[in-house]
Amino acid sequence: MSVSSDLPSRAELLREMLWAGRQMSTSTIMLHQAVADRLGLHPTDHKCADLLHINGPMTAGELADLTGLTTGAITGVIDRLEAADFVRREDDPDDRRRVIVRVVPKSLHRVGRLFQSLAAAMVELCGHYTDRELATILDFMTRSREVARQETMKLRQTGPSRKREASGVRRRRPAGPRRVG
Amino acid sequence: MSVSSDLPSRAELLREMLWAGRQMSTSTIMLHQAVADRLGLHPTDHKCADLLHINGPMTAGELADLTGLTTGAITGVIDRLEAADFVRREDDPDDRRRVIVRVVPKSLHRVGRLFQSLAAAMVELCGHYTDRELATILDFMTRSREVARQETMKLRQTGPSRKREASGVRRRRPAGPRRVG
DNA sequence: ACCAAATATCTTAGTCTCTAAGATTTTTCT
DNA sequence: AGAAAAATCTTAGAGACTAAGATATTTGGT
Repeated sequence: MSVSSDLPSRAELLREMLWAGRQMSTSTIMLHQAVADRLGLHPTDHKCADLLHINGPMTAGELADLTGLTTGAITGVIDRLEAADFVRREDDPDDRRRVIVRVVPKSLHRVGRLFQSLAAAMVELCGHYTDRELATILDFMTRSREVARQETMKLRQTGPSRKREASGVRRRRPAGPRRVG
Repeated sequence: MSVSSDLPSRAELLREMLWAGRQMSTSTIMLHQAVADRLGLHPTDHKCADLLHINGPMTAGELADLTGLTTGAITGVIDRLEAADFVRREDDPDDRRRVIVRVVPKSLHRVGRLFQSLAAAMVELCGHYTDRELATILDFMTRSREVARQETMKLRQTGPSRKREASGVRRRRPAGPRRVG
């Protein structure tokens, strides 16, 4: 590739990439919030539902770790999501203290409808690219996601205001499930 | 390109794109929250600061429209951001009712430091691609952002729980600035 | 020029979420 | 078996957000 004037230099390209990434991330945040509003969910609840959708069923504690919320907050989140019939609590057969949270399959349709227009627009957008180009973009997205995840963990590790100790160390003493047995 | 077995079909590619987009958007949300925590900001405040950084200075009302928050909430957001020295309120010389919110340039360094590691990781990631590929990816990101913005507006228009009337129609009567004159 | 309506922001009361800490049940370890 | 650890729930208090009202300024009609 050229090294001089009319085409953007590599450095210029990298700068643009960073800026575009920042812009896109902000737009993503806004979209996420708009979806949450439409679903009648608090952004936090929507975020949790999303995590459950992407990562599959998990315990309340795992959800707390993933989100950085306290277990108390998570109890509330699950209560609200369950009331709205987005998720269900299930008993863990291996550990009666645990609660497994699972997305209600039917609720995916409700969410999916909202994303139909978005999905259509994205498919239309993809139409502008060749298979090869899409493969490259896909690769980039996958790797970017991994970068984002690692940076998130880094920020949490050293951060001053993390809400829950680094998994395994508790400040004092947590406490009890709701089931009677 | 192949049409049969070993390489992913176009349809498969599109499905993967949608899924990757969803995954990335969720990771983005998590990252954004982690950054906000590190800055000691509420996610909403961080979002607003981000919008101001990306779109430049704007009035409190414009910020309310962009975020979908009420003007009352925005007052609080600006108060907190101003107290943390991230933004400053300025008088609009053309309309004494208005308040222009501007990012404090110095605060960008504070935020920038947090993003250094991320930026480095992204630059490293970009190293895997040719200029041509990066240009394609950049193009895709730019267009995706536009799609996201339009979908966000669509969702807001028809949504049941929008918090502020569609700019120009108010339920009753808002009210007064803090300046004395 | 004047007055009413519209506009921009701020303020307040009440609702709801989140954290911190404690409570309760179950599991693990010695 | 008994003590410590772990998972979730509960509660009290802090704080963000909405709805509605308050106040200052601008706009538009007459």
